Formats: sequence, C-alpha cells, structure tokens
Amino acid sequence: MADFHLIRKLSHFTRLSEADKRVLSELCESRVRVFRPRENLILEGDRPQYINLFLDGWACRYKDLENGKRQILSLFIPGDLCDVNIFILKQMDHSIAAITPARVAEISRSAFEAVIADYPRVTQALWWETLVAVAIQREWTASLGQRDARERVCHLLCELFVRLRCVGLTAGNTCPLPLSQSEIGEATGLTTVSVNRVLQELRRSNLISLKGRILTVPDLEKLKAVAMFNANYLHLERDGDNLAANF
Amino acid sequence: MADFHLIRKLSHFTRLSEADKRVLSELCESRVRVFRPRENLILEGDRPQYINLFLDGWACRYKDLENGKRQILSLFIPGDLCDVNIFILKQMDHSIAAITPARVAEISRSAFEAVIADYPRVTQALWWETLVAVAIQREWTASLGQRDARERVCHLLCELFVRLRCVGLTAGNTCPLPLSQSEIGEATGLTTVSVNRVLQELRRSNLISLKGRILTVPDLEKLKAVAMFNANYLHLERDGDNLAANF
DNA sequence: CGTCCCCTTGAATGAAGTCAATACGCGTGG
DNA sequence: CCACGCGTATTGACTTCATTCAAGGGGACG
Repeated sequence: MADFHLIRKLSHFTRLSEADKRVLSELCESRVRVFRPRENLILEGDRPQYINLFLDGWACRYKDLENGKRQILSLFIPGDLCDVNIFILKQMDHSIAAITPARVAEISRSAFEAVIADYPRVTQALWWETLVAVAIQREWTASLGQRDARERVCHLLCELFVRLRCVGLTAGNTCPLPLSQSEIGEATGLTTVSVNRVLQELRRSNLISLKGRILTVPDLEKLKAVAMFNANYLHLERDGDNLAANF
Repeated sequence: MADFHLIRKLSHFTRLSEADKRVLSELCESRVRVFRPRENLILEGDRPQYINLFLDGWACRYKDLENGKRQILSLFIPGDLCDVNIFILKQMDHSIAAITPARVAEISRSAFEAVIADYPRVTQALWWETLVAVAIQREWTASLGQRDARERVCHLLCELFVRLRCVGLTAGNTCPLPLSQSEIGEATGLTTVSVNRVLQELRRSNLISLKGRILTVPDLEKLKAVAMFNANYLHLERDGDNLAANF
C-alpha cells in the first residue's frame, strides 16, 4: 500500500474502511517528487500549490531570521502532511526542506477537494491530523519557553519516538534519528555545543544511546519523566471511534 | 453588528457578502458566556464541546508543566476563534483562561456545520483564520527559539498591535495591553524581572510607552526593526480576493 | 590524500534567572 | 478618612545555564 504510513497514522484516530484506505492510497499516486538532503521543497514567499505528503524520509519547516539565525519550526516524518488547505494563502511564511532523501507526493487542490467531498470519515481524519499538528506546534512553544536544555532535547526525542512508533518506524526501543546535532539545536533553540553536551550526559546516564543516526531508548518511561513528556497532545486515543467504518 | 470584530478580521482575507456577514453575526448569538479575569473557560483534560468565539476581552491558552512553570501558548483578542473543529478531539491538551473580563460566544457543532454547508466563502475565511492562527504559533516558536529577551518582547508587542489594528481596536499609535508583566513573561518565556528590565529599556529608548495598560508605539517601524518583525505570517493581503462576494 | 561535515572538548563570557527587599496603586473595611 | 492588604512593578546583588570562541579529531567521499 503506497501511503502506508499515513493510513497507519490516521488509524490511530478512527477505523478506516477499505474504500477510505483506497482513496488515501490514490492520493499519493499524484505526482511524486524526490528531494535530496537540504533541498528545499518550497521557500518563504513562494506561492503554495500543493499539499505535500511525505511518503519517505524526513523534512522540516524552518524560518531564517534577519540576524542569520535559523529556527526549525517542525519536523516531518513519513505519513505527515504539510498543510491541508494551504493553497488558500498567497505565499508561504516559512520554508520547507528535506533533511534526508525524501519522497513526497504533491496533492493537488482538486484531488484533495474530491476526497473531502466524498469521504467524510477521511475528511474527519485529516482534520484530526491538522489539529494534532497544531498541538505539536504548541508543545514546541511550551518546550522552548519553559524547559531547560536537557529537558528540551529529551522531549524532542520522546515526541519523535512516539510519532515514529505510530507509523510503524520503530523497532523495539530503537528508531532512526537522522538529525545532526546542529539540526537538533535548530529545533530546540540550542547551539550545537549545548546539544552535544546534553547528549553526552544523556548517554552517560544511560537515558539514550545514539550512534550512526540510530536512537535507542532503553527506558522510555524514564526519558519521559526527565522530559516531562505527556503524550496527550498527540491525541492517539482513537478519538474518532464513534465514526465506525463500514467494511 | 454583534461579532463586528470577527467580520472585520475576516474581511482582511476576502470580501464578504451581506449574507455572509449576517450568518457570522448569527453565529455569536449562540450562547454567550461571561468570564472574569483568571477564570478558566476550559481545562486540560476536559472534553471540548464548543468553538469559543471571543466577542470582548482578552484570554489565553496555557499549559502548566510538572515543574510548576506555566507557558502562555497564545493570546486571544476580540474576533478570535478558538479551534474550528475542536470537538473532534476527546480532550483538551491545554487550558484556556480569561485575562480580562471576557464575553465569549459558544458555537455548537451543529451551528458551525450548518454554516460550513451553506456558506463556502465563510468556510474559506474560517480556514484562513485557522491557517493564520497556526502561523502565529509557528512565529512564537521562532521567537522563543531565536530571539533574545528584548527582541521577543518587541515582537510580541508588534504582533499584538497589528492584530488589534485588524479588528479596529487601536487608536492612532495606541492600543490596549491588558497584560501584567508576569503574563508577558509567561508568553515570552522570560521571568517577570527580565520583562521589567526590558520594558524599562524600551521606554528609555522611546520605543514604547506603556502605562495603565495602554501601549503607545511612537514609531512602529522602529519597533518592528528591533523585533525583526515581518507581518507576512499574518496573511493580511486579501489572499482570498479571487472569491469575490456577490452583494 | 585532502576536504568537508560533524562531533567533541576546554576556557572564558554573558544573558537571563534567582533571591530578596522595597515601592506603588487601588480597593476594602474599620 | 485612614489603615491594611494584595497584586503588580521596580531595583540591586549574586548565580547559573547556555553561548561563544577556539582548537582538535574522526569518518566519508571524491
């Protein structure tokens, strides 16, 4: 199934029918583009034309400030959608770039609207996706505002681990983490040096092990405790189970 | 017109017909509730039932962390909507509280869905509202991650001034700012003491004057420059003018 | 073999936080 | 009318967490 990850993710919200899954699969048979690491999908100021759906690989939203600093605003993993309805806006207020090699389906406005019109459960599920994405953005706000360096890094790692698990990309207590320390820094508002020191310390205290872009979390609960991580904002409790699928 | 502020705000996106305006007015004749300062509209963990529409007064989303710290995640001013479609979720991942005395219309799911079904231009405008709210959240992320204390406070003041102007709540270079220094701190991730020192300095350099909860900005462009404020994320350029209203 | 990232480490610096005391303004009740 | 109390604002001295600066090491790749 082509967009396996998206379907798997949305299934955390509601039970999808076979027809629902089929239409989601078809969505990503739109135009598929491939990006190399650091390649931009779209730049601040550009006119958005498509909803990007990440089939494979990681990417990020980011913003360059006048003072030369860069903030990563959010991370995309397989199964993530960029911005439903983004084509309403005349221009992007931020940029999006691939982090790893990435395969991205570009969903056109018309393809999207066709789905919305005919598949109410999918529509609901996409709404849920949107609401969760905003909740993640809020949690990052809270993190940057109130957590210290160590807590921020731990929180990011917890979030990514859980999100990856939702789309079937973890293996036991292990997951990919294709971010450089400087990218972790850009996401957490820390410098590379600070990230490095935090990671050292997390390794020393056996909270994580991280080599070759593979993260291992021996005790997720312990990491969550350090991070003050509460997964409620990811809304994985089958909120939409009342909309039962008709198989 | 009852929800004057919302209509005025949405008019920055598209030209609304009289019928559009009428249906928006009716929306807030739903149940109107009044809250006192610090009173909670809804708490983390509660089940969301309504879309809150702020008719009058200020409020905020916030999150309490385990370590006792509190982060204000976003601010609501008159004309702001809480979360379109929030009732999809089983429980709130954050709380919402009034800052000043506030009048809030509670829009029911059915009232909302009725509007969506019949008023495509209003639907589009509400989508725009949602996208702008997320863009603001992203900008706060960037602020907390990359701006220093002075820049963060200036940026918040710029944003609020521009948002208030959009709903007709500024007068010349003056606007209400009913936030205590500690609330500014909770929004910007700073301590009260730091906020106080920044404000002192901004006053001394004539960038602002702020007394009795009234903010005066003698030279907005200068303040924007200090804050590295770029209003593009508020998307006020009539992005939806292609959907002309039929009067 | 050299180059380019990325990671690591130490020492010095600095921005913001902490602690603590004081001042101000305003409404309440004696 | 004044005293009191409470929330808010202000100020100074000290501390600390993270940044900055600078240098060195390792691995991948042309």
